[in-house]
Amino acid sequence: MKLSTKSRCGTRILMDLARLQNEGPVQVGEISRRQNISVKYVEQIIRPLKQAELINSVRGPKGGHMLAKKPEEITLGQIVRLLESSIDLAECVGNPDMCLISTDCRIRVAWQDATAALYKSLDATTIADLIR
Amino acid sequence: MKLSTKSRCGTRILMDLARLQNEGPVQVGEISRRQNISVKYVEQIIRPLKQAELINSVRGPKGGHMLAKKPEEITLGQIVRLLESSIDLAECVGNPDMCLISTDCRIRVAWQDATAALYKSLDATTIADLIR
DNA sequence: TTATATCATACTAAATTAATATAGATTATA
DNA sequence: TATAATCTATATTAATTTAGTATGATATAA
Repeated sequence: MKLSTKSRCGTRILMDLARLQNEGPVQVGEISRRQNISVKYVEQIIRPLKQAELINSVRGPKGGHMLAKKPEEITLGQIVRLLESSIDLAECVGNPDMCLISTDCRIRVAWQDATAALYKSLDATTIADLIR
Repeated sequence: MKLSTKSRCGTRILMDLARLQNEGPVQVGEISRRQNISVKYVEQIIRPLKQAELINSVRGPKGGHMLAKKPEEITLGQIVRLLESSIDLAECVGNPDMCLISTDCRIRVAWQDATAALYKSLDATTIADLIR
C-alpha cells in the first residue's frame, strides 16, 4: 500500500523546478545532482509530467525543463495519479465489471470510499505548500 | 498503491466466518472452497488474525476457526493494518528518523495526513456493514 | 556542423507479493 | 491408545511489480 518511489521522486522534482521557477530552463543533470536521482530516472519521470502539461521543455543546448503551471495549481493528487502504476486501492475500484463476486459488492464500495478519502487529502496539498 | 491480495482475501475470510458465526468452528477447507482461495493461503492469512485475537481456533478433528469478536467490532482498518506488509504510504511516515532530507519535512506531513485520511475511512466500515 | 541537451524505447536487475510445499503439533473419537 | 482430522510454522518457489540502466534517436543553439 506504499506509494511508488516514482511518485515520491516526481514530487521532489517538481519542487525543485518550482524553486527555480524564474531562472530559465533547468537541466536534467542539475535536478539529478541536487535531488540525488539518476539522470535517466529523472528523464523517465519527467516524461509523463510533460505529457500532462505540468512541465514544459526546451530541447538542444541551454535547454531544460520548467514548470508549466503555478506551484499553487499542482496538487499531490495530480502527481500521484500521473506517476502511480495503479492509482486505486483495488483493481475493482476502477473497473467494477471485472468483479466476479457481484455488481454491487459492498467491499468494493468500501475500497472506493477509502480511495476517494486518500485523494481528497492529497489534493489538499500543492507544490506551493511544500516549498513555502 | 494497491492493497495486497492478502488484505482483500483476509476481509473475505472474516466475512465468511461472520456469516457462520453461530455454527461452531469453521474449517479451513470449507473457507477455501467457498472463497476460492487455496487452503495454504487461507491458513497463512488466518495466522496473524488469530494472533491479533480476531479469530479463535480449535485444533484436532471437528476443529476449525471462529470469530473472536462481534462483526461490528472488526473494522477494515484493523484488517489492513494486520495484513499489509507496509501499512503507511511512505517509509518515512512511520519512522521520521530515517528521512535524509529534514526532520520537519513538509512532504512527510502530507503523506502522513493522507495515510491518516485513508485509515479514517477504512475504520468507518466494519465486517457487519459488509455482510448486512 | 558540432556539441549539448531532450526524447523514446527496450532491457535488466532487484524487491516484493503470492502461492505452494514440507514437516510438525494437537486433540476428538473410536 | 491409535488414528485421522485439523491447525501451526517455516521454508521454498514462482510470479509480478518496481526500480533503474542502456542504447540510440532527435532537436537546436552557437
